[in-house]
Amino acid sequence: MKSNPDRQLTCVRSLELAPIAPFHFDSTFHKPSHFPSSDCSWEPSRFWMTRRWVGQPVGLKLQDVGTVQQPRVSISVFSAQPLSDRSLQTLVDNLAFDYDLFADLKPFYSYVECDTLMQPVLERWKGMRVSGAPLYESLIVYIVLQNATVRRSVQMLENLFDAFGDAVEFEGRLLSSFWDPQVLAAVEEDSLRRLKVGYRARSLLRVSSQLITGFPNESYLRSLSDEDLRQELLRLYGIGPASVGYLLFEVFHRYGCFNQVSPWEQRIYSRLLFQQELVPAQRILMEVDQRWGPWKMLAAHYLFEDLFWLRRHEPVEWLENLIRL
DNA sequence: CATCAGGGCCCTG
DNA sequence: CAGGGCCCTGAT
Repeated sequence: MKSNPDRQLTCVRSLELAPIAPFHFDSTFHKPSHFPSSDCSWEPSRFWMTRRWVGQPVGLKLQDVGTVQQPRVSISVFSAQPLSDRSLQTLVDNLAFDYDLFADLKPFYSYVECDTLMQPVLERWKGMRVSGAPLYESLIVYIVLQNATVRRSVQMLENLFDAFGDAVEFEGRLLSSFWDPQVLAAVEEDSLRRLKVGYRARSLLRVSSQLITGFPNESYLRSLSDEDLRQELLRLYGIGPASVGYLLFEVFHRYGCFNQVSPWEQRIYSRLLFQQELVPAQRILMEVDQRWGPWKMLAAHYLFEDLFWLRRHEPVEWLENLIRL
């Protein structure tokens, strides 16, 4: 992370949103299973993040000013130049989509009402949403995740932030921001490799180019069926079945897409679902399908995050060995 | 010191 | 459709 901001974001606009109840602020905006990155920061009931908006970095502060049953979220948008009403509104609409604020999860809760695994988890996290990021940002994250340990993924992303993102300051907070795909697409592969991203340099470049030209926009992508969307995303260079699995769920909120289990996740689900060390991947996929049908990935997400929240308070012995730092 | 595998994916045969 | 190679890093 840079020590000096490239920009001070001094213009502020504020508004409030009322997500559909039930809504759980902290578990929506903070995902303990994700690796930390300097473009956001969380404290109980408060969340700061940056986002690219019409070619500029903006800062956002979100605050929990309601309750699970009467949810309200206050949003402050910080920018270098004033935003028009229309621009602000579109930005907030995007944000609401990414964090699933207006999803009605009541049908899901009814579906899993009698599930013994889910009951205790829902007592803690009912109202948690799937939180995503814009497509391009997510692609970058999934590329640096590939074939790397957590520490290395963090290092690669921070190197990229330092080289191409804008460091911004608002409310006394210094955060990184992403960059526009045009910036990366114009870079030499060698200078990317110097940032220790290795062979991923090629994927980063080609994905950036693909997003500028020749890739459908997000509103079209959102309109596609799960299968069509999967096929479309697989066209991105360096994005294979594992990354697409994450994209479908996190970015596009396809709650029922769960047909890929990586080895470390396989071990985690083996424990959570079967209290065993290692169950065949196919067995896990069958089980979640039978238990949770169209909600299977969402339900699995609840279990997964619950486990990582638990780990914050006390280390989970068997889990620590699976998380390779 | 060498070797290897890691929260995949592409490319080749 | 199986399997080798790929950047780097830390573990052995």
